[in-house]
Amino acid sequence: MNKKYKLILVEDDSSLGYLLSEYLGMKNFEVVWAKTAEEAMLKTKSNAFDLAILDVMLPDMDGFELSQKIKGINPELPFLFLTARSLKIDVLKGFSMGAVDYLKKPIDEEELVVRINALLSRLTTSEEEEELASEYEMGDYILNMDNFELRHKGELIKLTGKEFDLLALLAKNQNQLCTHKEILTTIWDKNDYFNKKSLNVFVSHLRKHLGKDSRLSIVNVNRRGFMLRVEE
Amino acid sequence: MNKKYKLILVEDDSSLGYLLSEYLGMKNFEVVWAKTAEEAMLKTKSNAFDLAILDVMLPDMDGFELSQKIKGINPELPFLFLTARSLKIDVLKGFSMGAVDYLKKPIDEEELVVRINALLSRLTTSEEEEELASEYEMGDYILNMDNFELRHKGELIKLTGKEFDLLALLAKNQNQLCTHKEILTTIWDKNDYFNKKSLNVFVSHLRKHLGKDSRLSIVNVNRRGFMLRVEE
DNA sequence: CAAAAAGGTTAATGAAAGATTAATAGGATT
DNA sequence: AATCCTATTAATCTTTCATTAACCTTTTTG
Repeated sequence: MNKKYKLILVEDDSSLGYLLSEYLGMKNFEVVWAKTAEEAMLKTKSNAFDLAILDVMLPDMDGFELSQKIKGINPELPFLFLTARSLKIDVLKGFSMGAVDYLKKPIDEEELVVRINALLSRLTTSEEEEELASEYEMGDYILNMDNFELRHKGELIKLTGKEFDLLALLAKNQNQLCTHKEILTTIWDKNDYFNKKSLNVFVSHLRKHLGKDSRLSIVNVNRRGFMLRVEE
Repeated sequence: MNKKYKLILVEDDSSLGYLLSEYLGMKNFEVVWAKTAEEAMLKTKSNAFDLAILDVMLPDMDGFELSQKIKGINPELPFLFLTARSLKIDVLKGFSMGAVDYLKKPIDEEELVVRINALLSRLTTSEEEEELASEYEMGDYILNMDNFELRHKGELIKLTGKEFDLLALLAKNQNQLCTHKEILTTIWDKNDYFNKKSLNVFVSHLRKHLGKDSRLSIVNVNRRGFMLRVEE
């Protein structure tokens, strides 16, 4: 489920304003429609918008000027221009004022939506820095993906590159079968007889390394693959 | 003083490619021009780009497909499309693949530059937020980022520029692996065989400099990278 | 139950990667 | 122009580790 973004649309033309706000509403945006710059500023003061969409031609104020007023009210609020004036000088001016985009009318609604989504997803994902599991715990062992270390009760156990890769794959799928094919294609890139032989060697090495905790075992499922079993 | 951004331009048309790369070069960008998708992928592997500019029509591969390949090589690298095909379906497809923009030919160079600047200023300010400590303490050593000094129990140890850069990177990530790629692209800007050889020399120098505290060590993780380990 | 196939373990090997020291070259400074 | 400083390249030596091989044990199959 995605976050619902809140937009302010500043557009004096009634039919275009209505059309766009309806369309954006349908596309899961929360849209506030302002018909004048005055109105836009008031609403910006009292709402937490994620993006402002500004028409350049407004009855009471130039859109560029409005963008600066809005910046004064909420400097974090990104804005883009929507305009019939596609003069090159205007495009340059728009960006120089800090716009995140500049779209020429006639607007294609679908394109507008994908551009808005592209903008907002970039703006917000960089903030939300997702954390991907950097450690796997298996019995008394801890496999650290940041520094490629395996530790047993704090004691470092040296692993080679391939040993690590294999153990990481098994740990990621602990108590679940990893087929030969899956293992060989992800770690060796190639699924053939010789690499399968090599895999056996590495399984053997890992078993030695994991021997300090009897609850752990790498079990073979005949003709299918291997599984890291963690008991209890 | 602004950072010089590094771009890769993928464009098979010689005259347009030449024109754009010259123009962007004039505008203080470092531009690498690839004429084929193949070339683009190779260069992406060995360079730390800030943005990729992709033509949609390439001799050896579809630009959309190329964007996904590039994403596989460097998921952080933002890309935009440049195209003569302004079919609406293509615009939508471009954004759905993760593009940050989609520009229709004929390209106005000035507009391209302001769009690139708008994009990069937004993208990089959010990333580079990492708090920069002004000092890193490692065992008996103190690395001072303000005056570029390394001291051991007060005694100054002279470091060259590159030695300092490398140690700073390792210190920032102490007890965490720094991959070859990460090191080479941040300090050398380019990830190739010769720079990797150079890296070895610097690691060797740093080891000497850090030899006064046995709790510190720069460990190599075979085929992956280096890590500054600080014990207990 | 016997033969064949698959899996397990240990050791040998050779190519690739890493470490170290020295030589070289280019820029800056005096 | 001479000297110093530094990054890169070269040369050489050492270590690492994936693969291969050899041989043994277990499982499957007919």
